[in-house]
Amino acid sequence: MKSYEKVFVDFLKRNNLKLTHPRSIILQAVFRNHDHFDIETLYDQIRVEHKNVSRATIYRTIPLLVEAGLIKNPLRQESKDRYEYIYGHRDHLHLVCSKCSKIIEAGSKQIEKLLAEIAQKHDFRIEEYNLVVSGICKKCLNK
Amino acid sequence: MKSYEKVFVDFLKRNNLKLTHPRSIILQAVFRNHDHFDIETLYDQIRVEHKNVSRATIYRTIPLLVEAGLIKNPLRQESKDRYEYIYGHRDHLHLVCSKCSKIIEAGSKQIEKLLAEIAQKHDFRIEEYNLVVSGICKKCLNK
DNA sequence: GCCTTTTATGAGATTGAGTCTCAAAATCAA
DNA sequence: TTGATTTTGAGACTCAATCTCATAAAAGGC
Repeated sequence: MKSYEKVFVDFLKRNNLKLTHPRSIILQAVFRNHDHFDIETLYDQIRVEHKNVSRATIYRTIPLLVEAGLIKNPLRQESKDRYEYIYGHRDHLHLVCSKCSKIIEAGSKQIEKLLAEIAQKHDFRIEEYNLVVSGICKKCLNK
Repeated sequence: MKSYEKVFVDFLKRNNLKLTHPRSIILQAVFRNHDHFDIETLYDQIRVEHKNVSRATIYRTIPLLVEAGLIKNPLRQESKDRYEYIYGHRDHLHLVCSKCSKIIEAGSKQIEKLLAEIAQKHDFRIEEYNLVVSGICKKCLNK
């Protein structure tokens, strides 16, 4: 069993939820998308091999994966929520190109440190952060 | 004429757009919300005094205000886009309480500086940034 | 294995924020 | 005032996301 599977199974057990076939299929599909994905695309991917998994179940399972700490919802593009695989990844920020929609990921310990300081100033306990910077990427700048 | 009105009027002229009654009404309503607002709430506020301004016109005018640099769309809460008045305000980051939905604003020149450095490293030209930090606010921590 | 209770599922209906359509109305330069 | 052009209101429409509910699958006890 892969380690992300263990995380999910443990999460389910802890919450008295059942490990069902659709949930396994969805978990595998999500982890085939190692970068960002939206649910409609995920739905289409799953449908290729598993015509009997419903849209409702996918939408019901995604919040479980978020709660289990395996994925998170970092941003919204083209009227769709976009998720990303975070298990084993450090938090990072996204540079989103407003021309070509490309997403560049960049980590920064310095940012984290700064945020921690700011939060402390406001007696705020950080749970997670989404740093989204919009602009123009190198490629589009050169066009 | 208030300075934000001048900004909008100039913007319209520059783009060969007309200053219409509905656009004025919407501008005034937006600037009565000095903090964050969503469009449905704005719609209700406008409707109290101006029953003939349509939802479509509000949705059509908001992007103009964004383009004019008067407001921006900093985050999404409860499946709704939330906007804020930025004319005359510095960029800042948002601390959003995941319990009570309260939004604390915090400025940070240091963050801006860091982002500029990171962007340069990736040959990325920043147009704008939204720094959203989720967590628990002071009040909710003490409950 | 086989019940039995509980939880999860699929299919399709529903919601609701946001967009689009188009005939009618308002704007503004001449 | 006129008339080309843009904008508007009302409601239809879109589509991601949620809900409903009868049926099905899971897991623990026998």
